[in-house]
Amino acid sequence: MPVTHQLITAVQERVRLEAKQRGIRWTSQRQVIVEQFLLAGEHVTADRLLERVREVDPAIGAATVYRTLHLLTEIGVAARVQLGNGAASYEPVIGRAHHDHLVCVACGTIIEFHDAAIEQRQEAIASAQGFRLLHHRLELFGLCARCQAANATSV
Amino acid sequence: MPVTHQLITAVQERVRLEAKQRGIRWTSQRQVIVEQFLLAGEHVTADRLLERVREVDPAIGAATVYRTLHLLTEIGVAARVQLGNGAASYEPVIGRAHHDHLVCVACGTIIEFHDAAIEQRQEAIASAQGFRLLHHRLELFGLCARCQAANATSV
DNA sequence: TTGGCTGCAAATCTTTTGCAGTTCG
DNA sequence: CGAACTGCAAAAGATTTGCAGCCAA
Repeated sequence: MPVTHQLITAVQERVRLEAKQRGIRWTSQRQVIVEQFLLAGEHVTADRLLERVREVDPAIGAATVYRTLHLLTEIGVAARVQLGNGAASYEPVIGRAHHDHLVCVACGTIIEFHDAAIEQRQEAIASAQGFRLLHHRLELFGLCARCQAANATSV
Repeated sequence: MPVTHQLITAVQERVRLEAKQRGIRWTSQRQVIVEQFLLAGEHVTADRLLERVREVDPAIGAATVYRTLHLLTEIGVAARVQLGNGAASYEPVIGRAHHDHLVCVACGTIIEFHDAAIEQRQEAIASAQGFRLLHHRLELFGLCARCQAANATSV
């Protein structure tokens, strides 16, 4: 599911408007960061995004990338996900349905999925406890078919 | 579900045996750390555990707590969970069924739950992708009843 | 003009690691 | 005795923050 140029333009416009409403400024750095963030694919770390951003404008600093990612997260355009124990990843929320992750612990492959039945149970569990559910995080860890095979051979 | 003294003794014995099998030594520091870990309740950060441990033996260092937590995790007595964005928490796995977390984003209350239907769907999703499921992480974030009420009043 | 933004560097925070001395087995 | 362990302090990795200058509105 590649992100189209048209979609990027639309999202940038949305972010810009949202920003204006909040008295937040639109700078050339943010333009670049948002663009590269949307182009980067499913999951980017702040570090990886900084690399991409610097290919366009080498003067942009890490702090600005972090600050912009926070901004995008607040606005609801990005979501922070903690896969593994290292740096957090960010993913675009725009134009994409909510999904969870199935991660291969051996090769790192990430498959996204969505399951209505699970979502439904989650709502049920939350309301049974009197909670209003805001969001959730579900990650499944295992071995993909390829790594199972590789492991069976080598061990 | 408070942890009984008897259970603690049993777990420590198990850890000690497991350690012996691997040529890992049993030291007075580990004795204290495991004991305090089991007494600490559902979720402890390394930092909080260090505090508790130092009430018993002030000479114990942070590195030793981290190293022991890794050890317990490897042996399968502890599990590391990342709730929120700060320090990771550890929880005892012994004598306790697997569970997931329902977290109030306002007051931090954590409710544990287990749902067979969700677990079943997870297995189904994994095998549909050819994965062998090893473990998972599910966290629901929302507002508890109390905080919903408080919020409604104040806003 | 001016308050928000930027880059840089320093500061935080959490966790890991190198090392010299200590201790379990 | 020797390998594994310990505390300390320094290192490392990720993210945040203070500050002086910059710039969008």
